Amino acid sequence: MAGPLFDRVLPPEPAATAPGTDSPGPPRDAEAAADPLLADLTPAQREAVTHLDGPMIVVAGPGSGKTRVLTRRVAWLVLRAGVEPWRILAITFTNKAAEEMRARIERLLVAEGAGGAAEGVLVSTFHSFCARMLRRYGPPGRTSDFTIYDTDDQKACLKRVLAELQLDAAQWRPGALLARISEAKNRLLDAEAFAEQAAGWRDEVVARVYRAYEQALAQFNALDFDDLLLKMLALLEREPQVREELRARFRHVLVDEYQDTNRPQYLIANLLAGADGNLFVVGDPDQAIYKWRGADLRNILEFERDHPSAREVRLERNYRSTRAILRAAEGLIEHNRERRARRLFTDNDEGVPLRLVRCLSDEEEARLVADEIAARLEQGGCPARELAVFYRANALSRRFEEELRRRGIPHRVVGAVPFYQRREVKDVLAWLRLLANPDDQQALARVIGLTGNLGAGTLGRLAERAATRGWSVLRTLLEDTAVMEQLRAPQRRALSGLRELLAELRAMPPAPVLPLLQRVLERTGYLEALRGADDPQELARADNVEALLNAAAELDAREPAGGYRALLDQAALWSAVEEDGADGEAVRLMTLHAAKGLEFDEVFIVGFDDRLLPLEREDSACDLEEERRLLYVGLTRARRRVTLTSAMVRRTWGRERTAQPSRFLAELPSEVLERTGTAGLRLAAAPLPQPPPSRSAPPPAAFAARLGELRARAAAVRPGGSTAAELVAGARVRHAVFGEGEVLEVSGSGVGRRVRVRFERIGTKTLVLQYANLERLT
DNA sequence: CCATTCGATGTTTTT
DNA sequence: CATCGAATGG
Repeated sequence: MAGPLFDRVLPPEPAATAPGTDSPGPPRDAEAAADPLLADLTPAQREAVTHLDGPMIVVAGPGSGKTRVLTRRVAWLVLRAGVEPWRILAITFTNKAAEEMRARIERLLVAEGAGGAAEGVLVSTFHSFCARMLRRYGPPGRTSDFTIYDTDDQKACLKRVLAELQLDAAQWRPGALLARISEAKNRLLDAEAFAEQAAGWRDEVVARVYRAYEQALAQFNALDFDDLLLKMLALLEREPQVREELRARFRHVLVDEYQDTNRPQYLIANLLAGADGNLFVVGDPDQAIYKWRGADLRNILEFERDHPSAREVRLERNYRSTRAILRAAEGLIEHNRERRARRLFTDNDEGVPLRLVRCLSDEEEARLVADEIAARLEQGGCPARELAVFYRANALSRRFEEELRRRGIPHRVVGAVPFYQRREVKDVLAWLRLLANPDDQQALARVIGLTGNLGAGTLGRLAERAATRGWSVLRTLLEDTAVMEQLRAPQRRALSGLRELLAELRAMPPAPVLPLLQRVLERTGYLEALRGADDPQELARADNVEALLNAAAELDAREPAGGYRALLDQAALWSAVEEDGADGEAVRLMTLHAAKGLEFDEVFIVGFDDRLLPLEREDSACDLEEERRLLYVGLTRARRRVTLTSAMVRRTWGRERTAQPSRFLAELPSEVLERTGTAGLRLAAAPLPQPPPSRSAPPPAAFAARLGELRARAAAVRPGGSTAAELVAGARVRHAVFGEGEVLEVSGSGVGRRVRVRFERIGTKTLVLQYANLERLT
């Protein structure tokens, strides 16, 4: 049964290829073949995993088992090479990737009875790693209590700066200014250096703003994202003993997604590892999609120049996709000039051609894709979580959400509004922020704004008093008497209430954090106010506040000594809280950027219009090669099928625009492409290729289990949408007609499965789950 | 000081 | 079109 699939994992092909590439071949030696950490790897993967001393670069094509190499390597270092776990630093691009890698490493270690060792390995993003080190050693020019400013904080801060400089925020847009400042920081230009190279009148203004912004951050004891990297860099450069300490500790530095590192990240990694240190980087120049954010392709293209002793391994065998998908992706990417030649290969089946569907309008596009998804789920064999819709810009997601919701198809938009950036979450955290950093004026402004009867006037007085006395804003708030005297009775009362709360919070221990949050909510009535509202949006906010309480409880359990500081760091750095856990049985919607590193059975790339996929902007010329790489990333996420859709008329922000299919269409080899009109998008004529190609070659047992799991999941999905397993008593649901309610009871099984729901508007009703079209609310 | 209303304004991608 | 921000009246 598993035979033919399993054969593909280790194909018996001749091994007449040069070392350093991963053409399939027999195991080098019997010893490796017997090691469960190495047995199922190709020679190239094995070489990467077992590389011991000195720098190494792994250029890993999509679906070539890169994550598997990284995790195996960490396990191998610990279990076979005798490296102490805490000497290993693994850096990923996102927190989500870090968490996933940590989990996978742990599983490998647990399998050999070394589960405890997993704790020691530091798996982190550059930003979290830097924040952690800066907390320990103290960043130059700040204290260890510094606050991390996210994009919103930066904007608010910049607005204050603009007001001080008497610049018009409409003319000098904060977003644009911050982009300039960030760009400068990525190029390692501080305000002075920027001013020196400023050309022209506008740059002079930017320079002034930059300088003032830096002063404000220093005054508030705050660091923005870029500063985390720059301060870490400064620490490593200026403090030899810190550098040596860290170098001595982290004997192995592994960096994932190396093609997307920027200059400061590059320097940090290299300073940590030292010239001939054990720097192990994995990346793929063809998947570099963050140039706009300062990523520097030279970091990966010139790795060998920087590290003459470096060994290179290339992983070019793809385990993921059908031949058709791979050929399409290759055909596309070959049009890039700034690129090293490479050829991917696979043993997988040819599969079915890619579909291009030209829709009449964007509405039709959403409808067709949703119909197709509904049909696929009904057909079985493909669980919802294996379907994904990708788009170039977040703005496109809405229509697809609506259509999926209308059909009761469980779906999730990945990373749209990051959890910790939601207003209600930031509101509640503001009190803790003020506690953590008494100079954080941004937090003070929030707290004041949330306290009844207090507003801009009081804030201004406090800030002024703080400035004249040289006190922190928190101290001014708590102790200054002059401010009190300036205020009228209602404000005075409000202010003393606030004082009491803050004093109480200060008297409480910094950990665990949950009681602190509870006290804030209790004393401010924040949560109650949200709960009491009848606006569903407000209720959703209340749910988010409760989710925050959960996150706090989890943090307390995981890291008992962390306390509110740990929560705040998590909040600032962890923007995409993406729990791909048990409730993950849903179709994924995301931007092409967010898709990096993921894989799905079937992928829909929507909005494949010319001015949208090579995205055209008014002001700046677009980087065609980067756009092409973005599409390349999207195509190579798919295991079995890709559908591209474009619309002849697209309504974007009010007005209609006619559109052409993407110019990239012409770059896809026509023999793997099937063009259809809208009538052609019929599932009956387009089954998924069967059997599916092997998922990136898991061991046989896991593979069989995975198949069983996939089938079980597929069976659980009803045309009506909700997964049977999802609904339990107490869950909140929405019905198209009856509105919102709470599940009281679930009974029966199969098609007879019923659910009793108490609806807010019409009372209790019993529904047949299969037909109820219930939408689960979070 | 606060709530509401109106107007203007702008959309890439994210740590 | 939707959200955000400023202006206005209570």
